[in-house]
Amino acid sequence: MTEVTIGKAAKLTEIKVPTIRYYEEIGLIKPFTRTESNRRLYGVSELNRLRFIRHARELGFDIDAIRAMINLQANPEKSCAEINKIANTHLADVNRRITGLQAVKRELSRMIEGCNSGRVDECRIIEVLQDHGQCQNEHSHLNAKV
Amino acid sequence: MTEVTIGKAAKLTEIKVPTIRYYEEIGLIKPFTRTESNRRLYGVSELNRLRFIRHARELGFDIDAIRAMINLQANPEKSCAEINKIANTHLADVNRRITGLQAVKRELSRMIEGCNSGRVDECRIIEVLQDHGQCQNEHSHLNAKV
DNA sequence: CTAATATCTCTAGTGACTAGAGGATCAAGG
DNA sequence: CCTTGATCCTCTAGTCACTAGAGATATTAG
Repeated sequence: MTEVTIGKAAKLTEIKVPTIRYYEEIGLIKPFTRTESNRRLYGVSELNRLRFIRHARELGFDIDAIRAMINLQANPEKSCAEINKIANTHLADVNRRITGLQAVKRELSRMIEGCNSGRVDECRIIEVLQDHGQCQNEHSHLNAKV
Repeated sequence: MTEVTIGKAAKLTEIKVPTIRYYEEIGLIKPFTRTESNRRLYGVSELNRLRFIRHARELGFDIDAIRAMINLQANPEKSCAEINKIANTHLADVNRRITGLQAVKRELSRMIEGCNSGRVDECRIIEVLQDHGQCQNEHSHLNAKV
C-alpha cells in the first residue's frame, strides 16, 4: 500500500488537515479511497494534485484559476494556451501588486523618516495618513484581492 | 452647518457608504451627530478620521493596527515611538511581500516561457507547479494576510 | 487493555467588506 | 400639496479561503 491517511498527506504536502478536507468539499480534489472505517486515503496522484494546489495558491492563483487548470489538466487534448493565458493574466496582476507595494514602501519609509519619536500630536505618520494630498502615489490598486 | 450626510461623506472620503457603516459597527469611528430622523451626520474631524482610515487601509495596515493608531492618537501625550513601531513592522511585512512576489514573478515568467502552447500534458506550468523542487524560492510567507 | 492520538462530520467564526430586503425620509418638479 | 425618485435606516446573509471547535469513533503505542 502506498496510500496514506490525511494526517500523513498533510505532512507530505504541507497543507493542513482541515484545508485538505476543505479542498475536497469545494471539489478541488476528487474521490480517493476510503478505509472500511471511512478514513480518507491518498495515493501518489492525489498527493501530486495537492502539491499542485498548494504551489499554485502560494503563487497567488485563486481557487477558480486552480480549478480551471485542473479541468484543463483533465483534458490534455486541449491547448496549453489556455493555461498560458491564466498564467499571463496572473503575471500582470503580480506586476501590478509589486508596483503598488513598492509605492507603499516608499511612502512608509518617508513617513517613518519623518517621525522623530516625539509626542503623538507631533507625529508625522498620523499627519501624512490624514492628508492624502501629501501622498505622491496612487494606491487604489491595493484594494485588489491578494 | 458643516456637517454632511453619509452619502456626501462617502464621496468626500472615497469610502463606500456601507463601509462607513461597517467601520462604525466595529468601533473605528465613534458617535457623531444624528439628525432628528436618525440620519448620520459627519463633521470635519470625522471626515479626517475616515480619510486617515482609508489611507491607512490603502497602505495595507489592518484594522487592528489602525485601531491601535487611533487609540494612540486619542492620547497625544504618548510617544510617537509606538506608532513608529507599527509602521516599521508593517514596512518589514511589505518588504517581505515584495520579495515573495518577485520570486513569483520569476517563476511565472519561467513557466510561461516554458509553455510551448502544445498539449497540456507537456505544459511546464502544471509540471512546475506540481514539483516544488523546481521552485527556487520560498513562498510560504505568501500565506500571510494581506 | 488502556490511554493517547488521529480521524470523522458538522457547525460556526475569521477579516474586511458587499449585497439585498423592506421600510422611512428627504428634495425637487408639477 | 403631492408624487416621484434618491437617499437613508436597520437587519440579515453572502463572499473567499480558510480555521477552530464540539462530539463521536477508530487506530496505535506502550
